[in-house]
Amino acid sequence: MNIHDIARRLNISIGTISRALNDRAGVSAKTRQRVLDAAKRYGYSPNQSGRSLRRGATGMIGFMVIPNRDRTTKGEAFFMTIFDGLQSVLAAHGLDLVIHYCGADQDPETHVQRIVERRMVDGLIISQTNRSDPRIDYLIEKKLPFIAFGRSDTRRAHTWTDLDFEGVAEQSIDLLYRLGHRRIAIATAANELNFGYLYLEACRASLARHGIVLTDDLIFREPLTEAGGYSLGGRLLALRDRPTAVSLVQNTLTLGLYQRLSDAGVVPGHDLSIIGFDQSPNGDFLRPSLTQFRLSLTELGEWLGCQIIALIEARRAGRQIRHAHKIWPLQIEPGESAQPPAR
Amino acid sequence: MNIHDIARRLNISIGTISRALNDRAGVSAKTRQRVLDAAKRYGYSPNQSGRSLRRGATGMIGFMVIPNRDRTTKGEAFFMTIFDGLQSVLAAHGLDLVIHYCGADQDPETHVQRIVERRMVDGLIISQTNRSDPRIDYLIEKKLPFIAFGRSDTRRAHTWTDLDFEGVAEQSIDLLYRLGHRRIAIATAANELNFGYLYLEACRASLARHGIVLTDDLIFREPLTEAGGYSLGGRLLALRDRPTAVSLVQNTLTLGLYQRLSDAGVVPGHDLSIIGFDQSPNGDFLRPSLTQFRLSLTELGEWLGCQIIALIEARRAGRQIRHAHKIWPLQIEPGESAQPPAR
DNA sequence: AGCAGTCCCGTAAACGTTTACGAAGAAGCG
DNA sequence: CGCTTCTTCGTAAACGTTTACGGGACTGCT
Repeated sequence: MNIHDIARRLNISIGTISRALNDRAGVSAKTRQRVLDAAKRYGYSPNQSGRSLRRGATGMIGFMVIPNRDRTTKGEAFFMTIFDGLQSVLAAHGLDLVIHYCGADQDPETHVQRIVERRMVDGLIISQTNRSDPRIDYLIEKKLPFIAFGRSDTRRAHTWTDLDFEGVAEQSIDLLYRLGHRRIAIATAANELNFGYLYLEACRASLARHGIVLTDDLIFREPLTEAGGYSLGGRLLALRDRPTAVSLVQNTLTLGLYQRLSDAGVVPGHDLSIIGFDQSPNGDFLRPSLTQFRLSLTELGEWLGCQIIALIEARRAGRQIRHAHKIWPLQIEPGESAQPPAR
Repeated sequence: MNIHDIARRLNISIGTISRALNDRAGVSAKTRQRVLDAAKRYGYSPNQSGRSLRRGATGMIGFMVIPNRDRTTKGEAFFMTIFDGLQSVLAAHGLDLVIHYCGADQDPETHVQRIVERRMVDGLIISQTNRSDPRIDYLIEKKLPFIAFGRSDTRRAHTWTDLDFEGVAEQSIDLLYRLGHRRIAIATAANELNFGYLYLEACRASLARHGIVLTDDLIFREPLTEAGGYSLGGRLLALRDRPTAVSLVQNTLTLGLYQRLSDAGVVPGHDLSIIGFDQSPNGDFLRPSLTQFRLSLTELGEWLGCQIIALIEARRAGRQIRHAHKIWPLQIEPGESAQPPAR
């Protein structure tokens, strides 16, 4: 069932059919209605390949997700909530959201190349940026409208957004310092991941402002999983000069960390203060409750949607594009896990 | 840069270019190499829309994900691990995996209609099936190769796979009975979700085999989230004739449940036995450790990939298709949360 | 009546592929 | 050398749309 079939059935030309279905001028209200009725009756809807070919646009926006080595990209609620915000904006513009899952054995760069070369999407959002991320240069080169969710060290102009890792680091360190902590451990991500680097360096800077030098023995990098948190706990406990507090770059670590401490009879907030990062359901259901940060991910998703649409519109109109950069502030939510040090 | 540009540059016809790139017969090794070199040099790769239009196939396989009301579809590791297995099989066949995220405000059925009507995928996998799921009838009607991940009450032939909810229910109940429990609560999912129904009825049957009648006051339906688990804990504690054990349909409930019990000074395994369901990272990091089930999700993903490819091949070859049905057994992993009842 | 302007609508040319068909040349054979 | 067979390649017709263009039928005006 294609446009010709409908045209034949209605004794109307295919041009008119197309105009009617696409809300274009030059077709009377009566025939438009006839076309719409017929389309519904015969279950016709335009073939996307034909339409894409002619229009030079697929109507799809990609979101590329990379699992880390440990298969847990982040708390699932994290991306899901972003998708919700993004999806609603895109749908309002007749665009579809498709998520490109980059297999664990696949190279992210070749994966993005494949997406671009096959012209599968009109716009792309990449996440989990590395400190040096060739995907960004590639996408700039190929002139595909895209947004990087996460910063990188490239100097070339592009749209990006990111969480305020520096702000979180500063608030965390300041709070811990105010509470009286002087020996503070930092649990961050692999250095090649941009946010791990940012977080660590911001912590270092904040500590320095208080006259504290962050030594390497207080820097921990574990897989961002429950198991990583468990291992982190063990390593913290094993230190001969044990820190009185630890600041986490991601909440996936918390559950394992709590349990490792519990195994050793160490109470969070009492014997060791803990500050988490992004809110996750976990934080609300740990005892003692976790001091962490809150953020509107739906809003972030909506922002992504608006920006990618703006980029595409600008491209089509041939306008010069203004690349937006937005950093999302996070608000601290005090819990019981951050207390003055014991003694 | 399209096929004509390459043809002009090489002084070769477009037909030959196409044949060379698609590994078809009728082109000499020398010219094939020239074409491949040129394609690489000029960064050419065939336009997917044109190719899809001509071939009548998009080369993409869809996986439809529905968030539940609470935005947490399942443990994220759950789907991610499935995607890994699925993706690797598809990639080996030159197919792409795209995930269709159905927004929280979108109706799953209209979403699937949109996917089908726009001919966006050659095959589709739907998950989170309802007991009565119109998507299945629709997909059968539209003759799109698809697999339902989850059973439903339709009697029409189609390929599906599911976890062995009955087996898990039986093993759980049997274990609890053997341990001495007689008053056992069941935490299941909304009845419209097929697995919630299956699990509940299998528990009921297993209990009946031991001469126990499952009464309504011991059936709990909470949102499958940490918050739901917390609420479940409260409701269990409030019962005047408190059960000695509870069996959970999904592990997302565990964290909240543990904390609610902890708040009340109730110890899992001692005052209340708990059996979880699918393994999740959580289970390994709860104290007391959770008795739960294990399953190879990568394998499940690979199975999905092989089956959907088989369906598509059969369709193309015009062969009659044999619809596979596979139920995945889960192996119990004893933890400390299931013990003989106190007294 | 003649003419300009408006409103609908049909025609046909793209968009970038793949592939059936046929032709040209080479190779093999008597 | 003539014939057949095989290999290699070019030509052109699809695939299903969208849209620029032009033409007919009206309307309104002089």
